[in-house]
Amino acid sequence: MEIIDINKALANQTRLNILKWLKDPEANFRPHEDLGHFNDGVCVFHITERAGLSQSTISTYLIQMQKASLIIPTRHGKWTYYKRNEAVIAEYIKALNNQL
Amino acid sequence: MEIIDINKALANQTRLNILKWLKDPEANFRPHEDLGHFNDGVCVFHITERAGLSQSTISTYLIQMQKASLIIPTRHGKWTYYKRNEAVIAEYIKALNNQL
DNA sequence: TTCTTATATCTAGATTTATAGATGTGTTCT
DNA sequence: AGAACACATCTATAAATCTAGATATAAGAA
Repeated sequence: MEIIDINKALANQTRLNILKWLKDPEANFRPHEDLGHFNDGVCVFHITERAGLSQSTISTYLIQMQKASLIIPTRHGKWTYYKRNEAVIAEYIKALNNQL
Repeated sequence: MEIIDINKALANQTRLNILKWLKDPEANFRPHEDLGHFNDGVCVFHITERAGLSQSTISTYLIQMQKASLIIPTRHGKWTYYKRNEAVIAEYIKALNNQL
């Protein structure tokens, strides 16, 4: 876990929002039509829709967040779902508690 | 307290180090010749020395961290001392615990 | 007052980030 | 196979950040 990479990822309002939204998909996104659940997170299309930025920007953001280990992608056919990496997020907060 | 501003301030290894160093000035800096204590933190010169970057860069960093409310400056004659703003740092960690 | 010292601010070039349009890749549908 | 779809990647531009040298400011020293 690279604290600096995580801090960079969270130094942007949209990316911070995405991480928060993914905490409660039911409250923040409309249901997935094909899948009917959020077990693997939320698909890029819905996140793009919610954030109000272009598809390429959101895709870039999500990949950056994934490289920082904050989220985990799962491919289902033509959709990619992203969910929170709770273990790393907890580790990150713990590290801040100890080191900061 | 602006979380994004704090995250930006902490998205740089040197600035993160400075905040950590200020947690234990005795361990991380040589004594202040004139003052003999670290009650108001550490002077810019010593921080510059420790960080190994230019004076103007460190001054800029410190002011950025101060604008994010992470540190507090105190002027004593021609020296400026910076100390941690423990209240804001605690508030920040608490906010991450609750919101992240 | 002049010189030195500590820090802040200004200026500038190199690098990184923000953001979107265009294009590529893999998947599904017909 | 061909069209449509979801997403990733490429390209490009504007804005922000990194960093240092030069300069300004303010305080102490001579």
